Amino acid sequence: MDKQSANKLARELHELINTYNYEYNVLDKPSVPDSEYDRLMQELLKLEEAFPELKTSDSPTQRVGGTVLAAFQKVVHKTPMLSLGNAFNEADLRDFDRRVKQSVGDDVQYVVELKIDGLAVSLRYENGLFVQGATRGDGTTGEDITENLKTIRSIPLRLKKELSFEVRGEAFMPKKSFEKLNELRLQLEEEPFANPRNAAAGSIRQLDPKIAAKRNLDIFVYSIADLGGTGVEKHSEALDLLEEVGFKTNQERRKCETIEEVLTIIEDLQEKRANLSYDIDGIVIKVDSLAQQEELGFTAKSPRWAIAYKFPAEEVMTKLVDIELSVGRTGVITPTALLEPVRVAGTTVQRASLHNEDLIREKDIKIGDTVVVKKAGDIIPEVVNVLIDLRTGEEQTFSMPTHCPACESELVRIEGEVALRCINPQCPAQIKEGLIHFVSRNAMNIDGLGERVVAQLFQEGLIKDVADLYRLTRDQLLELERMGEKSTDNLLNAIVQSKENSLERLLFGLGIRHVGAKAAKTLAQEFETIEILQQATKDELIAINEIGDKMADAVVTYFDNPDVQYLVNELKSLGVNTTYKGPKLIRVEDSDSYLAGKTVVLTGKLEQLSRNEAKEGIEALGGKVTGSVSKSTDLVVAGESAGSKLKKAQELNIEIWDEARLFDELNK
DNA sequence: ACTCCTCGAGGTCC
DNA sequence: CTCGAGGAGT
Repeated sequence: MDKQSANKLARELHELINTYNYEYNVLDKPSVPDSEYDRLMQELLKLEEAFPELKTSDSPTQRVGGTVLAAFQKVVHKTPMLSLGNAFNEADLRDFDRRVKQSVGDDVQYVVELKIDGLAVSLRYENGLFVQGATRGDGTTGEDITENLKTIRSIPLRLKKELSFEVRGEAFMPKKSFEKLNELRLQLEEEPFANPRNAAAGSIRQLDPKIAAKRNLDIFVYSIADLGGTGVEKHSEALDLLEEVGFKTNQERRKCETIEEVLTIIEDLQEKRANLSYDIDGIVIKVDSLAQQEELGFTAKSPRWAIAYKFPAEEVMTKLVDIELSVGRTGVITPTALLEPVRVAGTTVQRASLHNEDLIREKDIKIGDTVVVKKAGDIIPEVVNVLIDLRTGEEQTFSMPTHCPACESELVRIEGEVALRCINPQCPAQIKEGLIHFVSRNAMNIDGLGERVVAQLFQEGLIKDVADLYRLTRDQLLELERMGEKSTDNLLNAIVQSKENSLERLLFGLGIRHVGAKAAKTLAQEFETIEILQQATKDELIAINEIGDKMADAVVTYFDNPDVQYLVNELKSLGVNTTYKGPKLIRVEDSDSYLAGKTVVLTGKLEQLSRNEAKEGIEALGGKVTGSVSKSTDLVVAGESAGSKLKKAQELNIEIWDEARLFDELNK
């Protein structure tokens, strides 16, 4: 066969296979028997073997799973993948409806969809070709799982239109596949998966796509992240378009005119739940009009134009066997219920935090009680209440100890606080937890130094404070259990690397009260070196945005402690970096822009810039962007068809720019 | 009053 | 990863 005819044959095979594949996996209506599909696939494989240049990225043969990866690459999402706010009852949904109408008026349509219980993924297409797929990750950055996603048959490798966009969907494992997989795993004497979601999560994070290919995952695509030039004006139209170009969308979706209608539909769908071939964990309600969506905008973590109605969590009875106490790194004593293991919502539960003494009293929990347990958000175990009628009289009242279970010093309950605390700074439990915190991912991020190893090092007396970490020798580590040459060298390397961390990681790692990752960053940006921060007075600290009285006190007290001063010096002499290395804080006085220190409001539709770009640009020049016009607003940037905000700005006599003027200022 | 942040927690997977 | 309690900030 010559090249030309091979090429032609390959294209014909692509088309046939893709059609059959689409019919089978997306439409669920196969028109040919499986054997015919397999035959064509074999033919194509042979052909590609003979002419390797025919193995293009959109060839159906690419779905069997390609190269094994060493690790997943990070992918930064162009538009962040946010999670949705939750509604647990009718009242929450009515509140949502009220908020929406308050903002955009009474003329609102909703789209109601199933909330599939799987993993959110993002799929990028360029000119109709599937180029990259990623997990949600933390919403901003996910992992590149393109190869694994290609093995999902209902993801089109090539669209019916040459679109370039990013779509979002939920990858999941159908109930049937899940059952089959677990049967197989039992036969192979492997541990079965706890539930379809975990099985799907495990499969999608397989480094070897061949394993993922065997897991029979599926996907429902539910939105377009960047509409680009698609010309779509409604969420429902976006879904139709997705369907039109070859995606699998969920058919259980309805448009609603009123919240009453939404409520009825939710009831209907709830009844259908058991009969579905996949798990759902709720129902999503979205405002249909994209213009209204934009008007509603976002809160810090979720869109204001959508909400997830969560089904009531499954509740199960079990026995509370005992209450365990733990000492946290801040000295807080936390009681935890030890339960007789029970299955709840697909997993086994045997512990549940009881948070504090007040909660134990309030729920009247006694040791030996029969209790009702659920998983909040289907994830976190929680004791709901006690079944008092089932008491035998043998139950024992629990009271919090007066002394620390770890160091025996007297516990205190600070006025106005709920928590019981151990205030002994030498308390070994606190020190150990502090060390674990120091090496953790968001702090100094020392790879290979997990909780277990830290505990061991602490136990052996090899580390007494965080500075000791930097004094560890190779020989010391080699003597530990389960530490070979390789892991020892990796660990030493990680420890050395951590010396280079920017100041905010160190500050966070030190564990100053009330100073978490966010405040640590603010402090690091503001003061730039630990020396300057150590000298800072309470007033200087309070002057900083987002640092208040309590935090200022905590910082001053912390650095006043001679032990801390000694520790900081030790760290410095061991070569640990104590300066801020991140992007420079834009000081109002350092920016010569007109926008420096100005409070700016954006309104109307911007053409050249996205809202985010405009915001970032203004902030980079030392300005602040807020949402609504008030007398503290300095400047309003009005785009196309600006409405009430522009009017208000005119009334208040506030300076108004058009987009072009802003654009010039940003590009100066 | 409201929203954001800190802190602690449990279970499962790689 | 996700949740919930409670504290802190505005």
